[in-house]
Amino acid sequence: MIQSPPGKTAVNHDRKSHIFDNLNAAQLEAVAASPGPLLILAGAGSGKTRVLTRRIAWLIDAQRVQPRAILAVTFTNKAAAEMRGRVEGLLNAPPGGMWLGTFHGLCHRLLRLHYAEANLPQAFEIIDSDDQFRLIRRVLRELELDEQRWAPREMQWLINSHKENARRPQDLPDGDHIAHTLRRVYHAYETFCRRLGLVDFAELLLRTLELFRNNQTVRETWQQRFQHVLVDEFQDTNAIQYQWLRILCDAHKNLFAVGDDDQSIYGWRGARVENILRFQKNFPDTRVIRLEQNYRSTAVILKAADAVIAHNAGRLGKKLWTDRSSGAPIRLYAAYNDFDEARFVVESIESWVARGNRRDSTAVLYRSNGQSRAFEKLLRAIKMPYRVYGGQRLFERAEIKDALAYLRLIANRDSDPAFARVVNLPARGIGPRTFEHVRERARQQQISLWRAATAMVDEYELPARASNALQRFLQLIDEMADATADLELGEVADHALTHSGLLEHFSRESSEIAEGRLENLQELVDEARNFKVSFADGDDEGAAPDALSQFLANAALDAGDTQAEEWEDCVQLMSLHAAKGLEFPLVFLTGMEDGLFPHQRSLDQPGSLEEERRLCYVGMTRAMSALYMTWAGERHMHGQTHPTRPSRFLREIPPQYIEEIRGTHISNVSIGGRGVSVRGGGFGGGRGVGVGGVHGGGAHGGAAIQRPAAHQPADGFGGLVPGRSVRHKKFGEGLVIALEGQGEHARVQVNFAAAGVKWLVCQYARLETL
DNA sequence: GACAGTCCTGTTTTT
DNA sequence: CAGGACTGTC
Repeated sequence: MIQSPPGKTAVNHDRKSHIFDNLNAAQLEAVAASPGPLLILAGAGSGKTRVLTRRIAWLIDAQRVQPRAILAVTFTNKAAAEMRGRVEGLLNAPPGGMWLGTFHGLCHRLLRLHYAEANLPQAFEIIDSDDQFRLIRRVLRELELDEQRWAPREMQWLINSHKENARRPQDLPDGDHIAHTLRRVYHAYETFCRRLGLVDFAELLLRTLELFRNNQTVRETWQQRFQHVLVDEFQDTNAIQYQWLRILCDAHKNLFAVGDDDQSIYGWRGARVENILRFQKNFPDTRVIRLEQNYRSTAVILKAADAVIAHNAGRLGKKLWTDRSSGAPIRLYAAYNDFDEARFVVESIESWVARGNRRDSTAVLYRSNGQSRAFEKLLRAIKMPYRVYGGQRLFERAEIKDALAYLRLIANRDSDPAFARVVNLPARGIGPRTFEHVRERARQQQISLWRAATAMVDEYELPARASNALQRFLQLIDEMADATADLELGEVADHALTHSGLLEHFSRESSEIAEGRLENLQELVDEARNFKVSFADGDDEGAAPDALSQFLANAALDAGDTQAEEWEDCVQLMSLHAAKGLEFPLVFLTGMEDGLFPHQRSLDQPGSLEEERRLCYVGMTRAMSALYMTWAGERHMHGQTHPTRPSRFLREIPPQYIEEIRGTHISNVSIGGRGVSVRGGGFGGGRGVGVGGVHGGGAHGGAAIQRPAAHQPADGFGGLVPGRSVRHKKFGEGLVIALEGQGEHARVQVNFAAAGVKWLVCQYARLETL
């Protein structure tokens, strides 16, 4: 890295021009706006991250603001890392002292510094949603509530939403039985957390907010320190996060908020788009700057997306525009079923790649993660490398959490969740009975499981065998702590893995799954080895936690990105939520069906349809040059095949932007056997919409969506359809991929489990349908 | 304590 | 259908 040389004036001049390079008028205005409340309404693809990072660089370099006076907040660790990298690039040096992170990460840091003022034990521990779920389940059991009636998941969700709105149990109405019970559960859960020194995600935020509210000294310290506060994805802030920002900026009002009301897609977890409107009320004289030039998509894509989002009421309103050319129309494919949809998508990707494009320039997007399976299956079949985003992350995997539990006990013996998790893993003769005794004692004396167990062993309260087993466990942890006291983090993890017996436990079974687990555990050791302590002594007032504690907190707060060979050129598969902030030359928006997208549950809840529409908008605006949208006439879900209807969002796209793609292989398919009920029935009762075309039977002309004909004379296929399982005398079992020709020329493409993909002439193939 | 069988439930997801 | 949670048996 280049150190900043003396003679700053000249350098600053250079850098300044660097900071202003390639900015349009609105971006420039935002970057160099005078201090005060600023609301940047940044449409999709309008260079929002660029503005944010340049603003920080401008403050530091041109305005001579001390980095330590800057606080920048993002929503994900990934976004934080990216922003840090880009700011460093602009400044040619890391901005020492600047705080940049997620709301949760920053609150965690504040609570570590002010644990006493926040009424927390010094060794307080962050629990993730899985730990929280287990804890709530335990609370329900202790309260002797029926888990059928009071579903732990539901309770967890309710408690979290109350916390997200800054409501403590005592703030809840104590009305009917249901309200009363929830209050009791919430209260008991809080008691548990307090006693055990546990802090869940929502608590990190709420506790910090309360700390600011109740403690003038702490509040003023940070208000004075952070003279400039910047927030990314402002539309995704919840009630607490907004209050928190308001307090921090109360004196100077230097809040730089960047957001897009049209891209608010996290309302279901407490985000409040209204914060954008509230902002202008709460901060009088807010300067609003709109970034409306889109640098990402073709004009057609942009106009189509704009037409969809225009159906939402109560928008702030933006006019996104581009100087790019129209580009290709949006391609719409009405698939016969979900298998055919996947076939179409995969074949389209194949030919895109065959034309010399990179695989990672294309993304397949879907509403829910389960939809990825059909695509994965086909991609695997043709050996096209792909990568699925989302799903379980490293630190959420069971075996990783087991290993982490040992580390947590080393760091803090009083961690009940960790104790409960591994006291008998691997099995060491401490069964449910013994464990219940320990738990009972802990409950009675209001002490941790560790202390209860120690006391019981000391007082010979248990049968000899159980007592010995328990003592061995306690000893094991103590020994591990002793042995690792002076080791590097990676070696601590390694030691814990070996000496806990976990490694042996998982190597005993020899399946693919077990192998994967061992790999994951190895990866945990690597993570520990590479872990960089993020805040150290002297950084701020107060002592920094040791490396192990920081690593554990990090494991909870940053679940670890889906690890995969990122260097490989892969087709990208992800949910629409996961796609936010990304862009791809070629995008497939799949499963465009009412009931799936928009999701059924959003159709039942008022208001949530608009969020689905924003999700659609987010999806469409990911595409740079080509956008395909697909839907399937029938879809396999929960073990059944359902007829479906095209998504209402498709009808909201003006037909002139759409080009319908007719099935190339399947236009002559006869649908034998059970037949396909294309019309009527299905989700939510058939009202209004003819399935023949999303635009009401093609009234607009041009863009009618034809379904594959439902009734055809004998054509030589004998009832074969894509997706059907067949058996061949020689090749064995396989799946029909495609059909072409007719009569005696009818040919069928089959993917055989053993023999691979083959074209066969139906007349001779003698396929047996299964 | 391991394993097989049953029941049940199926959004989105970060922290 | 399929995966997870849970129950019951040896």
